[in-house]
Amino acid sequence: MKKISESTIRRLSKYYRSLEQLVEKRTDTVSSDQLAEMDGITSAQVRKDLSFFGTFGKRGLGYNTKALKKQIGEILGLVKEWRVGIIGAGNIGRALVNFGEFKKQGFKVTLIMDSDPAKVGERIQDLTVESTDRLTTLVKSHKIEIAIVAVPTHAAQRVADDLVKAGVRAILNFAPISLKVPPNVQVKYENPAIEIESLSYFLKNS
Amino acid sequence: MKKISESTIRRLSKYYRSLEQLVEKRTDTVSSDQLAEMDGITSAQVRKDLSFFGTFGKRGLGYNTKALKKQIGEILGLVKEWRVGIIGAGNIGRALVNFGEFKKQGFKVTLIMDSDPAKVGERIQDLTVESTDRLTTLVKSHKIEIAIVAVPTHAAQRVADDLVKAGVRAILNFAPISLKVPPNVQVKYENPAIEIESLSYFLKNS
DNA sequence: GTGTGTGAAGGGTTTCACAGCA
DNA sequence: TGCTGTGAAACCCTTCACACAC
Repeated sequence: MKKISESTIRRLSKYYRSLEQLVEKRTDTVSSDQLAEMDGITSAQVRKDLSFFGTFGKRGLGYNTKALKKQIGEILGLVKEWRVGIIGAGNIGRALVNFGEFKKQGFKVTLIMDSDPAKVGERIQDLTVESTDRLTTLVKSHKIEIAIVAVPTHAAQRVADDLVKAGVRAILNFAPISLKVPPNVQVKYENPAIEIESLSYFLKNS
Repeated sequence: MKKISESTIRRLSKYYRSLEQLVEKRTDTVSSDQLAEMDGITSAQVRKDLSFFGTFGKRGLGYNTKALKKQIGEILGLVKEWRVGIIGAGNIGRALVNFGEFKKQGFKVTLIMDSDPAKVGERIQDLTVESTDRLTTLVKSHKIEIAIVAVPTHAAQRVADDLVKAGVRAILNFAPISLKVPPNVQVKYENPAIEIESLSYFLKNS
């Protein structure tokens, strides 16, 4: 398989969400122009992105919304249910247990852990907060495939190491620090501070 | 001023955080190599990014951590206190009111609003949830400079329109939809679903 | 010797523009 | 006619490699 760029994958996620909206609105067909408009990019970009994976459209017509949504879902691997574990039961961890966008796409949170004894045992939705002392065991027994790191900066690398030891190969990290992991493990970052600082840069320079 | 790329700005944010750690550890000097290692990139990239804004290092020596942190802070506009308003008092909105990374860098949340009458009047930290009916008035009177949109998808564009009307020129959007705003308004996106889907793509293709 | 600052080269992504099919 | 699919061109960003300053 050809090497697909990170940005193409991220845009596919956006197309997927736009198509979801169109399907809900009972729109059967969409052109690359409309899709581009919805996502704030160019139509050539949309067509090029899709062309890496096949030919999904009809010339002169556009794309069938339902069919394209399904195809992109398959490309992104949204057809199976992924087992997700959250480490850190603070504000962010809690908010994510109940995050609608995860549920809707089949990301199922089955485990939440914290190192604070005061939090262990607490209930969040239908989950009970477990102690991180048992991280390796529980991550394995729950067959966690994607782990979300939502712990303070100083603890993040240690948690990541433990997750790797437990066999996790995909990590979504909310701690503001770059994680060192083996090359076969993938890490993605989510850090509102970076985004807000780039807004601050923009405001300052205009 | 030269056109600086988005990715350079995002990396400056990361350098800033790494320098913060070094300063806390009482490390006086850092090389582009070390900084690169901390952030998982190359040293040439670090030097090139910094070179757009001036010459901050000493050849043969490296950079003074405190001085460089201060300079990057100035570049990013982190020297003043920014007034931030949050629209949407759900899980995400609540989590952000008390987000340490924002506070530490001088992003001060002074307003939180929701359209749900049941939530209006509730207290979150030292703030009271206000009704979005009064959005324009309150955003203006609070002199909000950066707005955070944390409302459901269907309401996001309407909220954005109101924010623009109220004079806001920087928006951090957590709703999974692309916002249409005039060219003088900057929008940044934060969407964990996109990151987790790119992890899902990675797991599926390996 | 060490590590920065930077033109030049290289690589990758986006945009252009048009042939081709519905 | 309308809109896709796609090579080629344009553009942008990253990496190289080395002169130069400490």
